[in-house]
Amino acid sequence: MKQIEKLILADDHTLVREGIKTLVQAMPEVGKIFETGDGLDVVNLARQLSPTLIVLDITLPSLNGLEVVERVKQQNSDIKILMLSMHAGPEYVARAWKAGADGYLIKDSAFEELETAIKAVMNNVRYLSQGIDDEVVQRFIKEKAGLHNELDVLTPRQRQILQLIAEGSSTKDIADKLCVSVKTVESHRAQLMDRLGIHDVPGLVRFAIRIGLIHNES
Amino acid sequence: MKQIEKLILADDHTLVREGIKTLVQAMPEVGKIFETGDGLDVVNLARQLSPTLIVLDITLPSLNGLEVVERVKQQNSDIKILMLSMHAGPEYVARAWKAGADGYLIKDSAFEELETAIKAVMNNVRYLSQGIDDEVVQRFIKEKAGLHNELDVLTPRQRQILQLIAEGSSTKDIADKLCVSVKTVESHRAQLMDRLGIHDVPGLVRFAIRIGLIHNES
DNA sequence: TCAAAAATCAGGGAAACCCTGATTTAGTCT
DNA sequence: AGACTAAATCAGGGTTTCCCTGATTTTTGA
Repeated sequence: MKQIEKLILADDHTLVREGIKTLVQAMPEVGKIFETGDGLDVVNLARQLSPTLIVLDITLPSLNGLEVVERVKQQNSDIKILMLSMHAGPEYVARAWKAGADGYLIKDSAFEELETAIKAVMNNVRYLSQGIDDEVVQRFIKEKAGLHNELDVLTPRQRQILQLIAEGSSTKDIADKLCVSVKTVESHRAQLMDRLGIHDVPGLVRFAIRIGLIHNES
Repeated sequence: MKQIEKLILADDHTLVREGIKTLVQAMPEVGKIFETGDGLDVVNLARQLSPTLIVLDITLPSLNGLEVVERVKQQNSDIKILMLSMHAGPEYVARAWKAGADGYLIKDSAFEELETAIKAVMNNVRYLSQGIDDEVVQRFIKEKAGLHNELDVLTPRQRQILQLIAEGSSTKDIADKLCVSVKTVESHRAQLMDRLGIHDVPGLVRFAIRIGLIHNES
């Protein structure tokens, strides 16, 4: 495989970063490793060093990982970028994809997968972490092209029903409220779950809170 | 230093866990390392192995790290426990302290600090991560000694089942995981819903997020 | 205008939900 | 020690939701 002369490793948790560093160091292809826990630093380092590959956590201080990707790729699109994230949801994957990432790996993965992902990315093959439904993501990307709200994958009706579910309404309540049959509501629910790649009600609630569809005072 | 014959390493993200594992392996005092990403597994492993030390992430599926500490310490208080967390807030530290943890380390720390923390804990010295104001924590513990957490209306079992529900486990999944009948789980759910005055699953999820039983950050 | 997407609905089996119970164990109070 | 209380376990049985595979009508976009 192509040699990775310079690699930037970015993760805001030092301990986690050092851990992954030792894992990566075990790969013979990898040369120098530069590390940081700050988003802006990554952009600056990338400009100065022109690294071969960047392994990048999504959650970063100063500048979000997704924005880091955009800037780095704009400066030098030859730099390969492998995203690292805790989240497997299509909304995150799609955003990373759209920002220009070459690979997306969830932190649940094993070291072997990290190795595989790096090799894939270095060979110009986009890598998607195991356990992520590619079709859902693709549809997400397609429908969302140019849009900023993750809710835009849903139809207005689906959005409305998602909100009612998350607010605690039962299927029957929703049916009554919208003056449609229970079956219709069930159909919408199944449909929107599919599109979001979330297949349980608690997951829907967490999603709705995360994107601000419903509120959760604390 | 005393030899650490058996060490259990618990973190829900495999990649992070493997990374920290290689770091810990570099310490000559450390012998066998067992790892898992599930809270209940830690409790079971601890009972069967009687490890010298457990390095434990707070955020764990199935059973919260804090409750893991309580159970493990109850079974065998000789087992040292070093908590690992992303949060430096006194509320987290105080809860860990109260649960019986021997050390508290934030993931921002460097490897040297992990080493220092492990050594301190093994010498019966409580270790607190750098950057945490011990006085604030002490005052927190003192003032909130009664810790009128809203969770206190629930029994441990109910708390655990609430967490599993909020994480998205179905009733059957929970029953299997806890080795009880579906009916028992239903009974607990009804009971805890009654006590919280929340009568739908979405409401439980919102509650769990609000009080920090589960996490939902982006 | 024509095809795709959205919105509506059905049947049927499995699972979850919700009520009213019961039993066993463990801790508390007097 | 006996009585009381809380916790954890489970059952029966009726209602509702869940999930699958469908279908029809309306709307919309190219």
